[in-house]
Amino acid sequence: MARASTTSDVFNAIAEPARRAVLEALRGGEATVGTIVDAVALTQPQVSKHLKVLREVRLVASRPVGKERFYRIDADGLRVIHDWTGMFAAMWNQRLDRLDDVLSELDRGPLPTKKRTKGNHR
Amino acid sequence: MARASTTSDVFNAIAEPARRAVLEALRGGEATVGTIVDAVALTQPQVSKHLKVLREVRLVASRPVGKERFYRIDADGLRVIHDWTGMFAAMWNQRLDRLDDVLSELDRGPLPTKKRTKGNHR
DNA sequence: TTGACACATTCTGATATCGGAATATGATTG
DNA sequence: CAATCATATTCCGATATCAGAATGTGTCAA
Repeated sequence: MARASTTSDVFNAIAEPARRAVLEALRGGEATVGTIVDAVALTQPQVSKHLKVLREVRLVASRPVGKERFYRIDADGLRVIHDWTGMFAAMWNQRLDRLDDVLSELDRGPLPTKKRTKGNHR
Repeated sequence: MARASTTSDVFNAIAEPARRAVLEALRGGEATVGTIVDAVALTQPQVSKHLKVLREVRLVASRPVGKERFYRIDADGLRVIHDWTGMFAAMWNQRLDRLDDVLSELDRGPLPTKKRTKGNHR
């Protein structure tokens, strides 16, 4: 077997830089394929293909208007990833907490120590 | 060209379900390769190979102890992804703000209705 | 209807990736 | 040193994936 199919897997869909670029191009709101092509530096077929993948994993949706096609982000899929990585948020806070401790001790000398709320730097 | 190398790309590293499983197995703290093998249902060579990828993108670090090797998460890379997906948080909040309001009210029981920040209706 | 435009799909070849099996490395113990 | 345990690496075949070029589809306008 090779790598799991990109279709139906949001994590794989996001793994491609070009697709992230497309999503970023859509941050401002709806956009036409042509507009996206201009925004990211890719050929039209490439963009269409990447849009197809993004469509299949439900990261974007489209709306036809005449001969154009407006794409927009459907952010729920991104939320899944955000939540998954969020599981580890405690671990990157850990480091900052230790740094906080060091800083606290340095502080403790001359100045009245400011109270630090522990964790959740977000 | 085929897909961008999994090495040196955190997004690609995370795209593989097995590697996510390994990371999840490390959530509790340091773990030995053998322990990870037991936790996720994979062969030892598979786990070692996935750990190698994770090491190369700096998502894990290892510490040798005798003939064993303790792996731990280096969460900074995950933070990159968390932040990137966070760029789109506004787009899923749009939908959820209303739900948040409802839940808040339920928490608080039958109480004076909270004033709403002007609704983001779609 | 014909042509032009916007976009989608299909083909191709090159390459990366995966799982599995076998094997190699490196440390510990007898 | 030899055997063993824990882990890493290598080789293999199958397959997914990418970019690029060519072509297909559908809509509008003259």
